Amino acid sequence: MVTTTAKRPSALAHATKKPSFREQMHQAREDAIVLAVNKLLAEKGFESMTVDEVANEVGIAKASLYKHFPSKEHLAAAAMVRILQRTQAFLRALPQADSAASKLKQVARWTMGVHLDGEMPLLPSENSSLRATLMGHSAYLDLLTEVSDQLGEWIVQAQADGAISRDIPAIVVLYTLFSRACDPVLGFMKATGQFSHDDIVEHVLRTCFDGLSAR
Amino acid sequence: MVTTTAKRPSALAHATKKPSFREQMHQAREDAIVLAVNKLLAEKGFESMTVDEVANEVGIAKASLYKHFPSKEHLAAAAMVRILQRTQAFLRALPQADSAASKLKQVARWTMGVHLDGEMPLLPSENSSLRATLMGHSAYLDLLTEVSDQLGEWIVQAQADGAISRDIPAIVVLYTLFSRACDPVLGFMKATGQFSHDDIVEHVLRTCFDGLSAR
DNA sequence: GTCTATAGACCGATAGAC
DNA sequence: GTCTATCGGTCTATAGAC
Repeated sequence: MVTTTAKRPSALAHATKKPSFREQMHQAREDAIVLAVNKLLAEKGFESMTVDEVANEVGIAKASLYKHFPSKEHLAAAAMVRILQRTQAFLRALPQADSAASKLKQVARWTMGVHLDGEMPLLPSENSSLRATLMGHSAYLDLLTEVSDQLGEWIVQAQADGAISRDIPAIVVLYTLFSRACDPVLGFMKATGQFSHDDIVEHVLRTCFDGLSAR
Repeated sequence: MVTTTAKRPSALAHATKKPSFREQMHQAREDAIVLAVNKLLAEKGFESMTVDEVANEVGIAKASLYKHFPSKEHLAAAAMVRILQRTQAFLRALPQADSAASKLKQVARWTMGVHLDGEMPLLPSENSSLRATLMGHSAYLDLLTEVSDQLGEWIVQAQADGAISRDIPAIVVLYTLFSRACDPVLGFMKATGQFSHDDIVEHVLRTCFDGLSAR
């Protein structure tokens, strides 16, 4: 039944020739997998997540996972790629006219929201087996570089504008923004039940940009 | 053999009767175990740490570990208690005369240093099996409460002094300080090799208290 | 000689992989 | 659905302290 290829020629003759029914299914399942991995990665981290859980969550057999991804590490890497793609899409959608500092704040606000929605895969601990895979995963590295470059550009601009402190090396600002996306403070505040998501985001955002000290 | 009680009456009639040669050994080994657990917890996290590794690191048999602690979770809990004890000792050693805000900064500086020295056990991810054990471990909970209360006191004082922003709920300041002790920024900066430990600590401390924005 | 603590083999469960 | 490795946890023979 793989022979039913040119079923619907499709008016749009894109470079991606035929979405091919089969490939569409394949792609849809792969998306479901990555989505499930992302969710589990966000709520329990890489080490605690089991491949069985992923299969269960998606509702497919464990063996099927290995038709899509060769290892647990690659599953996680796909989720990391996904969040970077979402981030990149967000960066590109930001109004060109906004100041660099404003863009940085919007990014921070967005990543915190993603975290609070349980969709932010947490960083693997320093020497996890995941790190090695990630470091050899070019799609991941390329995206990370692109996102970092874009943010770095805005950071330098914001420092030139006098909005971000010039005393802090740009790389430190960048790392700080990345780290805030995974800040455990968000989880702590959520756990108290005293704060709305918006409250949490605004408090952490303020703390991040203006500090704890009174001004 | 319990009858050989008054062997060495010992001039000092402490509540802790006899340090007992054997007990001293026991205690020394237990310290070595907790130290090893602390180190492994700091570098790989709870899930990645194996009990065999701990035994190896200490240089004793795995079964011996279970003479001291009933489970892997309790091993980790002991390490958490240890870091809280060290923290408490640090808090108590701070000059009474220092301002509340100054004390808070010193605490933050100290915890970051501990982290950079690879001695800060990282927080277990949200729903680790460790969490359950910790929540039933009164020594841990009591210490955590005492440390939090002391810090909370200083935070309120610092806000009254106008040194810490009154716009931030004290609990948020507390959580922020705890989170900075585990901030991945520290590891990122260390990994670049561009910064000395002191540079890292001062940059992150500044970012934490004064924020990213220019003043 | 008695008793404790140790070392190292061992077990059952489970995870990743196919 | 199966295979294998590994992990947390246990068991037992033994070495050493008293």
